[in-house]
Amino acid sequence: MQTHFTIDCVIFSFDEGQLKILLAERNEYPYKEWWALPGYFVNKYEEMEDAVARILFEMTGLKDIYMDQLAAFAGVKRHPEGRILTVAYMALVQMEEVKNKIAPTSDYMRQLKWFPVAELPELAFDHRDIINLSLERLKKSVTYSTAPYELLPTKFTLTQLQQVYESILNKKLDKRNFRKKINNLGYLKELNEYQKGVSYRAAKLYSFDKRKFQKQFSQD
Amino acid sequence: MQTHFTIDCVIFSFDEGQLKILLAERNEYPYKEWWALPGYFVNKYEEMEDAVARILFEMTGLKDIYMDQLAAFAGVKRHPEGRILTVAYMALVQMEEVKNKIAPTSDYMRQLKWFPVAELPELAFDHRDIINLSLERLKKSVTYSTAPYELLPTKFTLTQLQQVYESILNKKLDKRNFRKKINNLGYLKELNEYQKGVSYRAAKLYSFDKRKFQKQFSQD
DNA sequence: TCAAAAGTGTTAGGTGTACACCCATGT
DNA sequence: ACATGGGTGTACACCTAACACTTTTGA
Repeated sequence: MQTHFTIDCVIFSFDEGQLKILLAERNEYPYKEWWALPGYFVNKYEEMEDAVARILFEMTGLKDIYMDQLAAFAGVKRHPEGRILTVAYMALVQMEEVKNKIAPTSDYMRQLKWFPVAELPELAFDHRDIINLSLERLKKSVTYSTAPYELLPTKFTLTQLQQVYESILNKKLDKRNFRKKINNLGYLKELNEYQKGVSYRAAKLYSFDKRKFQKQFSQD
Repeated sequence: MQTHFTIDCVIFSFDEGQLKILLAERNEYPYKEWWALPGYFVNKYEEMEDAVARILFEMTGLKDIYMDQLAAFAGVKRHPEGRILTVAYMALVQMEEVKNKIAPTSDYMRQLKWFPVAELPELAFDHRDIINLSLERLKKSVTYSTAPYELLPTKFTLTQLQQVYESILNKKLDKRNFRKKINNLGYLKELNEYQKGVSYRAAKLYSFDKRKFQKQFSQD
């Protein structure tokens, strides 16, 4: 038996203290003018990961993006025209790098827009389920993956990092406890640089040492 | 674009103190006479989960089995005849219930056999990758899923439970620490029954209270 | 001088880990 | 009586969670 085969991407970013997801307004039936996850058919001789990278590049202008397979969704009734199997991925991008690079339109979508996760519109197909799963996955992985640092610029403040944690975990964290924990991680580098352009005391900047991170997690 | 679409199952059980996987010897090309994960094509109007349940029933004679989607594998080169997308599932069964129910043969497989995870033969396709992923997943979920109890009979000793943990985590655990932790779980019920037919002091039997378990994990 | 966010320690309770011996049972 | 696994406690290190004030800076 054969099935149509697409990939869909939950593209996360962090901006204005909020976790956001990039959605596309469809320009095709079914669900014309509905918001949906960016995604498209996989080409015959194309690897899934390459299809995801291709679509991410079309959407954001970025290459070498962090991506992770979520699950396959293949409900017989998820598409009115019959089964279309989709493999969902989540991707994490830095908002600074993406801004003004978002591809505006194409024949099959009218516009792309970032939505805070708390303010998502109604979505086409089962895309809401896919997003819910991705949020779960992100939560579980926040402490033992590079996810927070994929969402942040290379130099960031501890407050920004805390906001990323808070927006992913969807709860407030205690500042002192957070900083104590962060200090014990061993893979953050305290820089001798400070925030600029703020009208209050400038915060120290930190960077993420991916090599040290991987060393720690390769022992288990 | 369309693709062939199958499901494959990593079926785990626990027996003789070891974690085991059910494998099928193929009777078809490619990989004829190789060991492979049980799996087959999904029918046109069949939900994936139903296909998994169907195949599990054919293989083990059991219904209502614990199953969990692992991931989609869709490499262009994974099958010599072109892309066949497979969605891998893991399933957990109790060996006692399965014994003597295993379907012996069919036109596409010669035999089914349980292999300890430490003694797996060379496998067809990318099935070794699928198993490796399932082992990882099982490890991660052992403390916060019902997995250990799916593998055990309804009444079990703490030593059996510890062996399940050890075989999943692939390391020895300290008996006293393990029992202390288990005592704090809150969803195990100490029965007033004891092991029978052993030539040494009989161990107390315990059972798993699924309702209490779910209550605990629904608060997060 | 004010507004805004940066930065900083201590305590108490709970959890993880290391470690060795006696007990009950069937043969 | 012996072989086999069942069952038990303590001490230390570490992590978690609760909690409030002073400092720095730019406007």
